[in-house]
Amino acid sequence: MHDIASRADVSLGTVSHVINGTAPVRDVLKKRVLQAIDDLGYQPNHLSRGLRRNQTNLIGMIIPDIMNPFFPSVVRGVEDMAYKASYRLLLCNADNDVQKETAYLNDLRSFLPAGIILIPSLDHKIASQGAGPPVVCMDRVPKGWKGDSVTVANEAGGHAAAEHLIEMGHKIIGIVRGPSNVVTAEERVTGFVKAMKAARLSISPEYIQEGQFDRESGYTCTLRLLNMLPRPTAIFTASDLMATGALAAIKASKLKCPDDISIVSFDGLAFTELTEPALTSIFQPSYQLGYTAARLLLDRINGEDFPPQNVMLDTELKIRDSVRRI
Amino acid sequence: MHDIASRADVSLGTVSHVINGTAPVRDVLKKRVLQAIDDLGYQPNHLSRGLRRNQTNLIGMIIPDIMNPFFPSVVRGVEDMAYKASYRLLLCNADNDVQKETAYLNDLRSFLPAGIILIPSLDHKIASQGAGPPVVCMDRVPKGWKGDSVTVANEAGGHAAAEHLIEMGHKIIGIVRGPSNVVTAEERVTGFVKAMKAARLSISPEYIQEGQFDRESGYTCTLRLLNMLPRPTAIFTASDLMATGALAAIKASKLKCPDDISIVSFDGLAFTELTEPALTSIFQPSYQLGYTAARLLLDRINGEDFPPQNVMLDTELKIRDSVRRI
DNA sequence: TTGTAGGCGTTATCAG
DNA sequence: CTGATAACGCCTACAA
Repeated sequence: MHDIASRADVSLGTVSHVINGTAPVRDVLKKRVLQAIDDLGYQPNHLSRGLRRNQTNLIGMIIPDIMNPFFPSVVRGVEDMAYKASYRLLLCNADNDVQKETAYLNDLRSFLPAGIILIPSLDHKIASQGAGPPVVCMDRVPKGWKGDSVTVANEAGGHAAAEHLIEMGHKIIGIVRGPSNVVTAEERVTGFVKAMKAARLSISPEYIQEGQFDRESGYTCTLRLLNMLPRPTAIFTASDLMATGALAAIKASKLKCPDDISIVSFDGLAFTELTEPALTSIFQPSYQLGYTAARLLLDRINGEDFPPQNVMLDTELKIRDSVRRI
Repeated sequence: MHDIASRADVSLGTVSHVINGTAPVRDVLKKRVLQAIDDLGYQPNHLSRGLRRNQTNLIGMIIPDIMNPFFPSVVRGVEDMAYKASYRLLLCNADNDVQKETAYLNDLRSFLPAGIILIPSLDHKIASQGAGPPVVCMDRVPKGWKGDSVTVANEAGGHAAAEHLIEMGHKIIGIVRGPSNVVTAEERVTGFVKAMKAARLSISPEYIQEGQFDRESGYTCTLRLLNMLPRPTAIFTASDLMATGALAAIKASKLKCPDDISIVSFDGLAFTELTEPALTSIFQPSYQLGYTAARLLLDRINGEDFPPQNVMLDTELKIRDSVRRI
């Protein structure tokens, strides 16, 4: 900036004013400054700017693990929205480890980010945010959370899954659910069971097996369900990963999907089109999730003073080939 | 720091010395300072530190698109290595858009990152890095690049793919290759063709169809190959995405894989286990790719003064169910 | 071994 | 409208 000032023969302050539009500057001077900036290929230093302003154009994002196929599109959603508003993304993988997450959270703050987007680990009790940049919680929102958040209508999704199976004539249905300490897992089951109740169908507890959202547990849980008598004609798996385990289990049991047993899954990840059969699944708008969270955060950053808000995004039933009419 | 200094009843400089180990400090004082730091929950400000040191603990990373299933594990590899050395990741999606990429590159620099990891867009001619932080190029390295880089042994991979098919008795083979302006695509074909030559097998040009690495083109290219006379008994697809297109095309043609036609793919992404049949594929060590690039970069950051280095990582043939012995 | 002071590149304040 | 000047928080000579 100093060089620019001398080159344009103005003071440092004027250069700053031109750059930030923080005070009107005579046209001649402005032109000279802009020219000098261009000549010198000047780019403002984010660090000193942040230091002075007490805020950078960084958005910190903490997620469990980018290798989990659910998160890339969430991240991309955030980045796209952030990029539009000239913010950059500082990405952290916390591995569902509360310690790592808190460490990251603290560390992030000393970059003076404009805001933070957090997908909390399963058992994180977040201290309600005190000072510091605004935080938006996403996907799974801890019980005590008082700030902004964006979530998916998990219960409605579970409900829709059940309705679909019921409509297709299924009555004896098994569930491979997610871990009971995870809100989203809980909600999906709740919705599902509600829909069954509404249709006067019952489901006894042993027909609800608890897995870990991963392929492995999907496999074993499904195996257990297949041994029940009467054998369910359909299974609701609470994640796509578990659904792939279910498919494997069905195959291993010399059964066929959907001929012998139908599956409705949850997530709607890209690869569900590629399995055999392609999976009917409750699609979560993952990109939108990130995009929306970022928008909310930006509003907050820009000082909008609405009360803490929870945006809930709808799921969508994607019908493919894993459910058969009975 | 000021607060800490007064609380521990020492000077600002001493606090700094304790924090950075930049000068020996009497044990009593050190203890007092550490105590004060703990009491106040002090965290050094990355911005001011970076400003002063002219370098932050950020590593900038520019990739084409995190939603492309190849990249998440690369990113994770980088983050893991970086995290160990207390560096943080600034992630940018450049969408194979040279403009966006250059913009990001410039913008990144004014965060004073310790280094930059770049997966260049297809047709990027990078200016050889002048001043600024060290840059490591990854995966696809532009022709003129003089700095460090990490790549995959694409040619050897293509070679291995061919050898496998040949060993399984295939003689008439089709190729669905990637775009000819992409180095990696070129190399894979080269390796494949070399292996065929070595086995005294020939492949005429129309048996090599050029796609875009995506599913769509995999489908259409495969369709064309299936109409050739004689019909190939096997196809080498240069990406997993194209392989899924190939599978669809085979199905649409009322043929069966691997019974009527075998497939060897390239990438070895996770979902290739889930297709029907599971894909035999040349696995690229994507996580290692990121991990290695980060290590190389860290060495460079730490001032190691070796000449520009290219690390080439080996691929691995993962045999699954899409190739049949003839 | 400890303390002091200057400066990193910006922005904000305030006086001309 | 323009230009000094004082911070922002930290590091590092250098002096004590």
